[in-house]
Amino acid sequence: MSDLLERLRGRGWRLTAQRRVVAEVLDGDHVHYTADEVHALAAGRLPEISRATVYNTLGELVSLGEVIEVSTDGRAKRYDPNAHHDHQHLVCSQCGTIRDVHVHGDPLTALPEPERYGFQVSEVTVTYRGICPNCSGTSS
Amino acid sequence: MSDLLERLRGRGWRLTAQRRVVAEVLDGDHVHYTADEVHALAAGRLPEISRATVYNTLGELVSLGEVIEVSTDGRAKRYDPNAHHDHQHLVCSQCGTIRDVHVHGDPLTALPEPERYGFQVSEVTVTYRGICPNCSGTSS
DNA sequence: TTCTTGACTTAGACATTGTCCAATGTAGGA
DNA sequence: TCCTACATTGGACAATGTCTAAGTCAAGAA
Repeated sequence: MSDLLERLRGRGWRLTAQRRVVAEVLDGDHVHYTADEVHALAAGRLPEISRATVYNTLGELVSLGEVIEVSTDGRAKRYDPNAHHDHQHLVCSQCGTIRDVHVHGDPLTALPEPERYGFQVSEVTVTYRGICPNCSGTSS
Repeated sequence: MSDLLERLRGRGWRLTAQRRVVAEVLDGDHVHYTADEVHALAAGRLPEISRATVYNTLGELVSLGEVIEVSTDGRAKRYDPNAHHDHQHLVCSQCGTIRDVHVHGDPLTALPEPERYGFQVSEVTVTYRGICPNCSGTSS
């Protein structure tokens, strides 16, 4: 993740202990933490870090395009550091587990011109839902 | 909308003034109100209706499959009565306007088998984002 | 029609998630 | 090392949604 920190510093990002810890927490391939989870994990390494700072830092990472904001359930947003590989999400309707998935083709092309109503369409998010193997096995 | 009310009564839904008003507010083709908006509009006709009842009723309509819950922005959920026609959403990133749109093909088929990781995938939501004609004209 | 009863509604407390602000601290350049 | 603009903090506040206990009422029964 020092890649990320280097890149950010190059963009004039001031590097503080708090920001470093947040970036470290978000290091990983299939990470989808809520802000609260990030705060708890960050506080494990830097106990005095405040919620406001975590929210600020996450917001900046999103603006900088280093992290994607995902809201799959209308509850807390989740933060996905896998921003440099185009992907979609597969969510378990029962336990909420999230997986990154890759689809055939570009979903943008599936929206016909007349269905764009003059919008400059620039982005598309696709969320698949279903029951994960874990939940379908242990039928509650 | 008496269609809807009839259908619901047929399913043993107890019909009250409050539920009737909520259903009436949701009548329409391109309606995407938040719970609060539904409450405000319903209160216009039935001033003493409570927030809790609106939330309860919306939740029931969703369970019954008569209304779809849409969360496009991580803020308040919106309620879309257009549940019997498969469609997706096109959202203005600036003003938040929502349009119902129809895509080519079934987005479910774009997810290859090996990318399903054993999930029983049953649902997919696609959200397009861009700038609407209104917002791109009046560049702020 | 009137009665009865279980389901519905209400008000407001509470929970969760996120935002804002004034005071304080500090990274990094000079 | 010193400065200063930017970052952090804690706590109040805001927005959205959930829960509960007590009162109310729709709809079937008689």
